[in-house]
Formats: sequence, structure tokens, C-alpha cells
Amino acid sequence: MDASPHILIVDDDREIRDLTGRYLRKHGFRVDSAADAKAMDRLLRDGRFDLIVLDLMLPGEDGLSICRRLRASTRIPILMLTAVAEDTDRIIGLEIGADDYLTKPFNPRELLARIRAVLRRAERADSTADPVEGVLTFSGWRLDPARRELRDPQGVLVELTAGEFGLLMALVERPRRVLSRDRLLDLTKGRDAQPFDRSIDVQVSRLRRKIEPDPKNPDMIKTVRSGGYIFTLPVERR
Amino acid sequence: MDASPHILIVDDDREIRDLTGRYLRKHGFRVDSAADAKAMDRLLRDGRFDLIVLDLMLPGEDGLSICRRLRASTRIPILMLTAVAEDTDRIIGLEIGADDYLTKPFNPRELLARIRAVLRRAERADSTADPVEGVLTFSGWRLDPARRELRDPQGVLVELTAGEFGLLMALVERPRRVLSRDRLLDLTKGRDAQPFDRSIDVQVSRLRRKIEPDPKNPDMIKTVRSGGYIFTLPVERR
DNA sequence: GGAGTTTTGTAACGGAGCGTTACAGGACCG
DNA sequence: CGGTCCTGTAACGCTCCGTTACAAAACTCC
Repeated sequence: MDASPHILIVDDDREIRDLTGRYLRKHGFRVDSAADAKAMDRLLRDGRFDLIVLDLMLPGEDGLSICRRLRASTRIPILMLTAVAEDTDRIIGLEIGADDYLTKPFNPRELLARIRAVLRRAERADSTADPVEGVLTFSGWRLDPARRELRDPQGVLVELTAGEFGLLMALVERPRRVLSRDRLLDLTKGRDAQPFDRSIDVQVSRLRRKIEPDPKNPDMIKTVRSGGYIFTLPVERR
Repeated sequence: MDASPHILIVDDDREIRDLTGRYLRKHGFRVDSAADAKAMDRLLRDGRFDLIVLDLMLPGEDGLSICRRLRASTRIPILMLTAVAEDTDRIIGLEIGADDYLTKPFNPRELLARIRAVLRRAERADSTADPVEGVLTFSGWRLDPARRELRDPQGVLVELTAGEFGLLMALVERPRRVLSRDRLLDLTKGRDAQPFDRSIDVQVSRLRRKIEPDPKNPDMIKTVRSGGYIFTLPVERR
């Protein structure tokens, strides 16, 4: 939100991933990268990204197909990389839905400029972004993102602070999966962990005190030693 | 925009004007061209254009200056042409405000594709521009933009100042999503935040006092710590 | 099973974010 | 030009949350 934008580079060429990643980081972005569609999907599930730099030619599922697939589910801005300047038309066309494109080999400065331009546009368009979606329920509890409210099975309002609410959202939106402290930090604060960052632990502790029947023996939010935390209940979206 | 889009090419190179013009006409655009700023101004006075293709290097007033000047008065999309790929950042950045750019020599197909992309964006931005029509209602309340009135569920007029009304409009038109202070400032005052700008906070406080049943525990306008504010109720347009 | 090590829980402290009030400059209006 | 209303700024106090510190728990290795 107010942290530095998070970029995902998808390219099978290791050199491009490394060099470009370093360049973008030097200019204040957070960067992760993937060599193919599978790795990309994994990262997308766990992290939040503000823009995807996507190579057209990839082993397995190719860039065009990925782009279409992403567009079906999200609005994350996409910047395509192409080896040759052909099919330009289709790439930045509605047909595919990319936001911009660049031909290889490219000047890193130009990539940087186009990323910034796309992000600026996206931010402005954000005002028309989808409102937060429906209510999440788990064993009688109701978590309402729009009203920012949590109600227990009796319907009683449980007062949560913004930090606690954000953490619970991060967990409940990804139930029954271990989430590392790093990921939780990224999801809640959009920042990377400091060396001895314990803030997630403390927030989990405070959250448990409010929602666990017996905070000493947590049931919903379990600790995974040297792994992170996991939300154990099945969650339904309404 | 019911007729074919109208493009204005500004370039001192006659060959570019002619060739590009012919190419674009062949693809369904109406095209006029000018060799310098003066000729451009004359055409702009008389005709209506949907996009300007603007060369950076021009005799007399150069492209950068023209671009800035145009941006000060209009929102016509601008696509810059440059001889070299430098200063990319400033060209499509806020500083100059061009919508896209292309380095010479360019492939006409690519120009065409970028023109289409820019036009599509412009059109979309237009259609999402705030429609000032229609009454907005939320749980019995009626917010009427045309009369600049707010009535509570009993139909009683609630007196709002201009600032409070603008803030409420900004919130109600984008319900159920978090709006940062920056964004709210932009929406209500069209300006950027100063380092310690608290004016939004104060306005929110004043607004709450007038519309929240219990201003100490706000229900409609909730605070999202280090995020901004969110209007929690579903809104209907009539 | 016990000593040592790593990891986690949580209390306590203090800085930062926020709500509210008071005040003053500015806009508007006669 | 004087009064009224509006709105930004400053200031104060409260709450939240990141950090630190220490104790408890979990794991390792012998």
C-alpha cells in the first residue's frame, strides 16, 4: 500500500531475471522472479504483486496463454517482453490484455520508465478497482472485509485493531496452508522482514487472545515450528 | 467519439508526415499534420483531435515544451517520437506527461498498435470519469450530487459544508474499499499531500459528527490504520 | 533423559498514527 | 469593511503496534 511496489519477473533466461531484478531493486522495487508458469503461480498464490514482467517465449505454457489466463482472474498490470517486434498489435491489444510491451534486447532504463508509467496508470485506475469481495465464514464466525468486522458464532462483534484484522484476513484468505513470517509480513505490511523481526509473532499472540477459546492451546491459528503459522479451519466465501 | 478517431501528426520531416499519415488513414484514422508548433496550434484551434503524435525535435518550440503546454490546458493523449531512447523516464513520466513514446526509426505497425492502445486507455478513462448524475443511497440515506444535498433516513436535510460534501461524495462513490489520505486529497482538492497534512483527518472527524449515530464508534466511515478510510455501506445509484 | 540450542510466547516500553479541540487566516456577503 | 462561515494547522492525549527482553517450549545430540 505504502510500501515499495512489488514486481514479478517471469522469464526463463536466468541472466535476464538476475540482472533486471538487481537493477529494479536498486531503484526501489521489491522483486521476485520465476522461470516458468508453475513457479509464477506459486509466487502469485503467496505474495502480492503490483506488476508482472512477462516473457512471451517460455518453456511449457507460453506468455500469451499466461497473460490471457491472468486477465481472466486479476487486473495486475502486465508488461510483456518479446524477442521480436512482431505481433505487436495483438500483444498490446485488447485481445491479450497486456498493459505495455518491450522488445528484447531492451535498455533497463526504458523498462524502468515503462514500469513506472504502467504503475502510475494502474494506481489512478485503482479508484475503479473492485471493491473487496464477500464475507468469509469459518465454523460460525463471520469476517466481513467491506465493513472490517469480525463476528463470533453468536453474532457478537469482536473488536479487532487494523493490524489484527489484516493478519486475520491474510490467514483466512489462505486457509490450511503454512504461511511463513516473511509472507505474512508481505501480505499485511507489504514489506520484507528485518533480521530479528518478531512483529508477526506478537500480532499472532494478540489475535489469539481475542479469538481463541484457549489461547494457550490455539485451535484456529496453529504454529508451525520453523515454518510459520497456519489457519486450520475450512473457510467459505459468501 | 462516433466517427473514426482523429490523429494529429506534428513532425518537421515531410516524409514521416506523409508516409505515416497515409498508413494511418489506410487503417481507418482521420489524419492531419503540422510541421511545427505554430501550424499545430492553428489546427488545434479549428479541429477536434483524439490523439497527437508529437516529434521531440522540432524547429522553433520543441516537443517537450509543446507537450507541457498542451498538458496544462487539455487531456488529449500524446504519443512522443524521439530520435534516441533517452530521457524515457521524463517523457512518459509525470514531469512531461506523454502517454507513450516511440523511438525513430519505427515500424508503422508498432505506431499503429501503440496509438490504438493509448486510445483504448483514454476511452476507458473517459467512461469511468465520475458521472455526476443520479442520487446515491445507502441504508436509507440519500446523497444528491445535483442539488448537493444529504438527507437522513427520515428525509431530514443534513447541512454539509462544501468540503464535507466533497469528501462524502469521494467516499460514497467508491464504497467498500480503502482510500488513502493521498487519494482522498486528490479526489477532493486535486492536490498532493504536504508532509504533515492532517486536513483529511479533521474533515472526516467533522463529517462523522454530522452523520454517524455514534461518532466515537463510527460505522459508515471507518478508519484503516496506516491505510486511510473506508465507506463500509453498500451504495445504490438511482 | 538431560544439557544445550533454537524457536516461540508475551509483558513492557516507547514511538507513531489518529481523533479532537482551539485558533486563526481566508472566503464570502452584504 | 465588518461579520459570519469555512477550513487548514497546531497541539494534546489516547490507542496501536514494533521492538526488546526474558521465560517457556520444542528440538537436538549424546
